[in-house]
Amino acid sequence: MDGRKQRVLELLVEDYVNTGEPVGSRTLSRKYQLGVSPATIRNEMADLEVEGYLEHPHTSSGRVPSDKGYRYYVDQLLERPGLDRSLIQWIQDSYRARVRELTWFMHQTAKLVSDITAYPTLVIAPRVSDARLMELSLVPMRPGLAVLVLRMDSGLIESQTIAVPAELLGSDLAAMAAELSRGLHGVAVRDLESAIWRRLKGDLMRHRQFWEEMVQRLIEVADDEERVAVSGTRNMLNYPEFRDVDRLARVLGFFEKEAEIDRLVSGRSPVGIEVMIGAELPSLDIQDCSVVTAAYRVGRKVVGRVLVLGPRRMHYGQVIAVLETVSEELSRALEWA
Amino acid sequence: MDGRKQRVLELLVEDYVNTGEPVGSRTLSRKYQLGVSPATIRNEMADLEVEGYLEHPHTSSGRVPSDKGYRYYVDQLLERPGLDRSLIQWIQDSYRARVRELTWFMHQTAKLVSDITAYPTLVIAPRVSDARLMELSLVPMRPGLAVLVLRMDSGLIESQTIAVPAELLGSDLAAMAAELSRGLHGVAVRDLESAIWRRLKGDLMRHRQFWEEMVQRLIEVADDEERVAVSGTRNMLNYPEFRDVDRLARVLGFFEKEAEIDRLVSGRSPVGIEVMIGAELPSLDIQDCSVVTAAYRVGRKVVGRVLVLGPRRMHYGQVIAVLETVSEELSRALEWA
DNA sequence: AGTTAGCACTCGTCTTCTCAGAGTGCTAAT
DNA sequence: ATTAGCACTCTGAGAAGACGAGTGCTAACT
Repeated sequence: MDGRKQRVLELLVEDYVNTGEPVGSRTLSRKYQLGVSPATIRNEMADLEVEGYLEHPHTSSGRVPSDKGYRYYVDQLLERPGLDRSLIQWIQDSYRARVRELTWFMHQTAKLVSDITAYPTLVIAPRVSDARLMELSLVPMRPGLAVLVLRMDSGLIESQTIAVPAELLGSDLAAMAAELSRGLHGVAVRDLESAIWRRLKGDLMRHRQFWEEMVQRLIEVADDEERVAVSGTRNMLNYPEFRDVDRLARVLGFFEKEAEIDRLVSGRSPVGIEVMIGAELPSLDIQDCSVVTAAYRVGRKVVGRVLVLGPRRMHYGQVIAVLETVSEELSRALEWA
Repeated sequence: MDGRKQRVLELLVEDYVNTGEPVGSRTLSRKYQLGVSPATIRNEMADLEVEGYLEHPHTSSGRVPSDKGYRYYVDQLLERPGLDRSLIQWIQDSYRARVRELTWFMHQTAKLVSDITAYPTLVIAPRVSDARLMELSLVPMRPGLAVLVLRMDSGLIESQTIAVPAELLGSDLAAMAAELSRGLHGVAVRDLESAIWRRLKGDLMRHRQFWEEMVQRLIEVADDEERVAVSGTRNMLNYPEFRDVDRLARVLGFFEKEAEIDRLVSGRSPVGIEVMIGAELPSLDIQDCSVVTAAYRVGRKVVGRVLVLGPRRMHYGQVIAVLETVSEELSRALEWA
């Protein structure tokens, strides 16, 4: 593709991203002083259409980028702007000096990204069941109640309240927890259930009902509950192409279908930023959207993803820049958590 | 108001709630076999309009209930249906035998109610700052990191990870926590900050930075973060009166304005169910909606509210019945938590 | 060979107009 | 007090037409 054609495609994508209106040859030549006449632009556009980069909503209207057009733009033409200093600062500040629970980080990140980009944002949690248990504690609260605290190899911590036999003293609990912790060290969370039953012997056996309760709690931890934090869905209303209520409903419905979301993130490249455009997306509900996703890590291991969803005419450059910074800062913050 | 007039109002409200279409005299008399002619109904309807119970979208269309009409219906005419046995069972099951964190209960409740009623539902969290501290523990995780667990007088438990001086051993932490716990027993959460500084003396003084960290964490707990759980906002799309995107945006915007939500719940009667209709609502964003709210308790004390929002033509009877059961079961579950 | 002016043509959008239908309010009869 | 009858009002759907943005093609120009 020669230079001028690229330039036409680039300007057309950018104009369409900004205005949402199909772009005509006259607009393009006048607005951006291309130095050639509309007729020339028209010829270029006709070529680009034949090659599949542009589309015609109907015979007599301007052109709109096709999926292939956006793809070419993102892969070849997009210049990645650096993020504004003050914005980077803001992102760093919103994580700094905070030692918090995982869910806090997820919600915080979703809110942060959707506030900055004005697109709906999802944050996918680490699959706890993949992690290995490092340590298990029982903190007595009052007779019959304790807090179960688990530390994983990824550094994440989960805590849950748990009912315990009322007759057990704090020291009993501590002893049980210590023994259990030794026994289960390094076991994958998803295998904890069977591992517990295997290790129950002698004295421990007595509190069978407690162990069932314990297993129940562990299963719930492994169940990966609350795996998605969503924020800014309302932003979808800002885009004229989603003023159609049915289309809107389809997209909003997507946010509530965990299975679809899973399908979307599974099989992504393990690191870095990835862009999916329109029909490239596996879910039918959002075929008229685009998604930019970034992985985040705990230590060296990728554990989850941040996911920005918008209309296909998304501000790819800005979103990519924000996600690069945010995923980096989030990974850093989690390392310290 | 005589019996027949009441009957007309009742049927009109119910028909409008079900169909969403303004109700004409003919429809009413034919559909419900009132035994009088449409003309008679017309007279009754004209009277009801003069008295302010009905409204006329325009000269030649059926009538629609006014706020006053709905109010009369809810206060005088509504018969409260018992909830279906199996539904009650379902509600109970979804709380049963679960010992969980407060936020879990909130999200669970919001989801449950919005699933059953098909209206958006908010659950307002207890104001933690009102509670008094009963007990404070520090659970060592690894060098430099611990989990801070607080138990309140309401029975609620909050836990947060916290950075600690790396040189402190587990036993040091336990001792500090024990001393602190004794000293702060019964102090209101909002006063914890000043109380801590007052009590710092002697040995404890050494780890000043740690105490600042600790105070920071406690402030965050008292900050009442994540005070609202929302679910089912998408249901608003089902109602034709909200197919208008601007109106929809206004309502969805409401869910993100904590201040507005606060204004709505503050000053509610401390117990029981309350219904607010249209212009009775303090927030302009939702003047074309109605809200039904129910208080829930921990022990004897009202700590939060469940809030169902819908179009003014809401199924008041069903929503009230569901909220009665849910708030009761939620209170019971929290007592055990 | 690439570029451009000119021009007929297409097609969606906006406006206006008409018309059917639902529902009312009033009057007079029961 | 109730009801039948009827003229009247207003909305919403649909048709017709004007408008305008934008195209594609041809022929002339550099």
